[in-house]
Amino acid sequence: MEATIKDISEKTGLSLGTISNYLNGRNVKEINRILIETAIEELGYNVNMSARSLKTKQSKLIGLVVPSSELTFSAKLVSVVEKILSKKGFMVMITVIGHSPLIDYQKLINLQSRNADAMIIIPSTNNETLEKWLKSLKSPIPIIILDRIIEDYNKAKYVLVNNESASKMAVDYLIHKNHKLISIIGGDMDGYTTIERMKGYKKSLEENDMEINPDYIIYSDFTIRGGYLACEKIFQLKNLPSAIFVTNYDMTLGVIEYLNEHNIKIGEGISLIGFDLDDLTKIVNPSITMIIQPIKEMAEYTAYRLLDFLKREYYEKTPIFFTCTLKEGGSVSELI
Amino acid sequence: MEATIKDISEKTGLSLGTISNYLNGRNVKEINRILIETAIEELGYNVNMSARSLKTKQSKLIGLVVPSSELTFSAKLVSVVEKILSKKGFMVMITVIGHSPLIDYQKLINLQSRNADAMIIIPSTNNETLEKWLKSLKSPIPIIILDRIIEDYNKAKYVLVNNESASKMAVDYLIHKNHKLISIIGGDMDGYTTIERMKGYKKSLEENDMEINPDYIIYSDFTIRGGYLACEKIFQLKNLPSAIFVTNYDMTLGVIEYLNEHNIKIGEGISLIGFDLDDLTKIVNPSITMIIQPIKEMAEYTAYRLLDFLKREYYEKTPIFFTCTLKEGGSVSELI
DNA sequence: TCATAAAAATGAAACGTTTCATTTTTATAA
DNA sequence: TTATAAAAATGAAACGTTTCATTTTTATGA
Repeated sequence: MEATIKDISEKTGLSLGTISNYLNGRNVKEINRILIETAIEELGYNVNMSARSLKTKQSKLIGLVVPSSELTFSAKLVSVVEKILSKKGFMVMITVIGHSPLIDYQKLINLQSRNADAMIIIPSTNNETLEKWLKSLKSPIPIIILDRIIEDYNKAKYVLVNNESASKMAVDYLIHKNHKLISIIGGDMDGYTTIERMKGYKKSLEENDMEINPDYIIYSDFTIRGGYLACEKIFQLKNLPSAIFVTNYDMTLGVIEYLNEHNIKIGEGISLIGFDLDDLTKIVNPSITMIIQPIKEMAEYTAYRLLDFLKREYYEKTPIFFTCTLKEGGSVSELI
Repeated sequence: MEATIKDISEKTGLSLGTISNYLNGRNVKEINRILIETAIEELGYNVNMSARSLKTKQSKLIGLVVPSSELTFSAKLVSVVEKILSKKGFMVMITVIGHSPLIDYQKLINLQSRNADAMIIIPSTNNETLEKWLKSLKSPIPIIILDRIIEDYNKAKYVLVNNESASKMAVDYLIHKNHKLISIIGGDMDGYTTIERMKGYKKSLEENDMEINPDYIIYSDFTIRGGYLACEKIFQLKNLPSAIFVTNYDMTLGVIEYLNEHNIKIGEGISLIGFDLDDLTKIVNPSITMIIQPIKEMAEYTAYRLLDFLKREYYEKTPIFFTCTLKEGGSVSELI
């Protein structure tokens, strides 16, 4: 049905090798070039990628593994990465993991069996399946892991943010505004990002000679619902905090939802700092003070580095850290 | 490097055909089954998808074409669709179009050259490249087009929402609350969804014997910035409307941003109805009254129908319409 | 014009599967 | 036990490319 190189060969009277040469940008006599091009046009020929991949072992496919939990974060990243990679002829294959170990494993194997040329992975929460798979990988394709370090796995390039100091910055800011009782909401207790962000929280309190009260440290999960429930818990404390620091985007939404629902005025009744994206800082009134991850920059860096790696220019694995910034809104009041 | 079927054949002493039979779920003697399975385990064998695709002309790949403009809408859809399809062993290949005709075309061809088994397309804005490509497609793979009808193209299944009546519902609601001067913000003037939603607006006004004043009909584009600018335009009118109906999610965000920035109280200074997702209805205070598209249901329907089509059970192309609902928030005040 | 070097074209083999017509093995029943 | 039917296994060919050693054509300069 579909035209093949053979059809072109017949139509032009040239050999398969010559057509292939043309297709791969090698030199071909001017007259033959024209011959081939018109044949391609007339036959509506497209390269069969399966055949090409089979032979070259390259797929021009980049696997993009994202966790079900961090979809908002991932979506932003995906769109930037896709734009850059597709310009260079690569396709992006998304796969969402974190629902079931078995299916996760199948998906990863699937990516592998399609000869993905490289991988971008956002592991987010601990995922044993992913880690086992990574470690079992023999073919040394470039892998960039975002947002989190996987212990005793050093065959990938890590792209990270300064979670600890970003978190510390947020708490320092609150303390600077005279908040004495600050609650923090984290994701799952063993998750890399949560651990790091908690460290920053504690460090700030310690440096300011403030007590660390575990009652004010809430663990939940990185979802809107998770934020909502965590906030609910906070409001059951006898001694309410004057400020809440939420360490993820979706959870921040959940907290705002709770506060609105209970008519608690943000920036008056309670101060708030959120995390991740600035999408909503201006949407909510007052705008929410946020720790912003430079997602776009991270995504661009990731995509371009991957392209370098694929050109075999180099493949260095020093982790790189991006810096979060604090974007002031009106959600933190200054106490006296 | 990677183990092949041949290695398994050698290790087990069975023929290629038998291994292939096993791999494809056909019957194999118990003793051989065990032989094969241990060999696969020991060699760490995975099917080479390129080879399989080349032979079978099936890729287990679903192309997902989304417009750069509607990323929020698409992200939701993608995650639902991916979840369902991946459970059945399909992988999803995302491609974002709408940046440049040339690159769009390359991307579509790319999808095709990888033998995508089916396609899900969200065309959104008019995209000549996409339409030309669609019409040139000869191999009759199942295609589901979402959110918009492409004129004189009937080889696809369309999944839509009742844009016109949803829009009418919103305006009816405003009129019911005694709003006399209602502004509407649409996307690009020739876009299917915009046209349909404008129809609903006009129909409502007509039915209620109200004047249709073009000054109150603003066209912009489906982005946050677009919404912001449209809103700015509205506030330059001599006679301000008492309500604004924004016909897309991102634009709704932009409008809220503008209103917050200018300290215009939503639900007091101006009433507002948004469109698409209910993500933010509860985040903003007062919550925004919204026309909600049943995206999850649409996505599920799309994925399951596609699976049916792929099983060749049937491929019927009657368009299906989903119904939007109006979710009341506090952003519309009742006038007296 | 001819010898030589460089450029272009050739074509068979290979990539790792599946397919299918054929052969071999196993199960069934007389 | 044997004839027969059913089940399982076989192996060569094919899918559409690329590769590469070899041959042919073209360009260069004396």
